[in-house]
Amino acid sequence: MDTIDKKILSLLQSNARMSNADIAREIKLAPSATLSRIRKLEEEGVILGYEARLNPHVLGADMLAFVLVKVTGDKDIEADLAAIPGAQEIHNIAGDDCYLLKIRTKNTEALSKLLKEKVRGESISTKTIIVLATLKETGQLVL
Amino acid sequence: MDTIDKKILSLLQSNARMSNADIAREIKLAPSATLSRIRKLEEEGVILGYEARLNPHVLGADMLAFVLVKVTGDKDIEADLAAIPGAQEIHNIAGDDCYLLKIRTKNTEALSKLLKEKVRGESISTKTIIVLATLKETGQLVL
DNA sequence: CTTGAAATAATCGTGAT
DNA sequence: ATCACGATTATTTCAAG
Repeated sequence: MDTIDKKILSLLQSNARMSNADIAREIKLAPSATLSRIRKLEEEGVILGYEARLNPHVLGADMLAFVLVKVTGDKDIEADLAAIPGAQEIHNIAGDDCYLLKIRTKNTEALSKLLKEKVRGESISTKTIIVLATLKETGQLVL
Repeated sequence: MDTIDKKILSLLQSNARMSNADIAREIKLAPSATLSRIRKLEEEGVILGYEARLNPHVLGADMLAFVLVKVTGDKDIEADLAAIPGAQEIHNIAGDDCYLLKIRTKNTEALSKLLKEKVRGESISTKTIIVLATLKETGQLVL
């Protein structure tokens, strides 16, 4: 993990579809050397994957909510939470509320139904934070 | 936006670096037709971009927190929040707390410093949710 | 790491459905 | 409007130094 690797990661972070040849030109290395560096970063688990970021509103997912879920200590709810359709993130958090979910659905009704069917039964309590507007949303890290 | 477009989006969502030729084979269309569909989806704003997903822990970002920020009605804090290094998401939320931030830092100390310097001065109150472990994290939508 | 070479892919007209 | 075909240029990928 040197400066050149960091530069590669930075480029792929902002445009994952950039060609290997373009990356090679940018970092001033031969395409073959560039490719083997990328392969290595993938194998080492530095690069976890490449995602196209899609517009939720064009694809019928207008609703975004964060849900705090409190569960009893002994219940293993994690697999059930992971199986919720539209759950983009599941975090185990400090404090009273055990889990924080990021969920996208079509509308409030779909969210309500999802929580009723998939979450309430498994938990002591839930607290839902409704997103009105998103100002920034990226998975990029500062390198 | 037909079934073929959805299939393209689905493929690019799970591997943004898949070659146009491979996508073409998968959807049984000529490469040229496939490429023009992708270009169109990009131009229409259905595809917002392509991101490499990196491993935060390998890159010195072990801390993940969600921060609820309450502000006075008339203060325009949005540009300042967007400029916070490590802020991956900024949402305007319903209820008392006006903003929800998703912030990655090196450790608790760096988070503390960031909140003190960049957030506290601009806000009435903040409430920080510390993430202990992440079970799932993706930007993918259900198509 | 670079070079060099072969296979493969991207991209753009053009014409057909 | 969208597709397929064909040609040209560019890229990917490997082996060897």
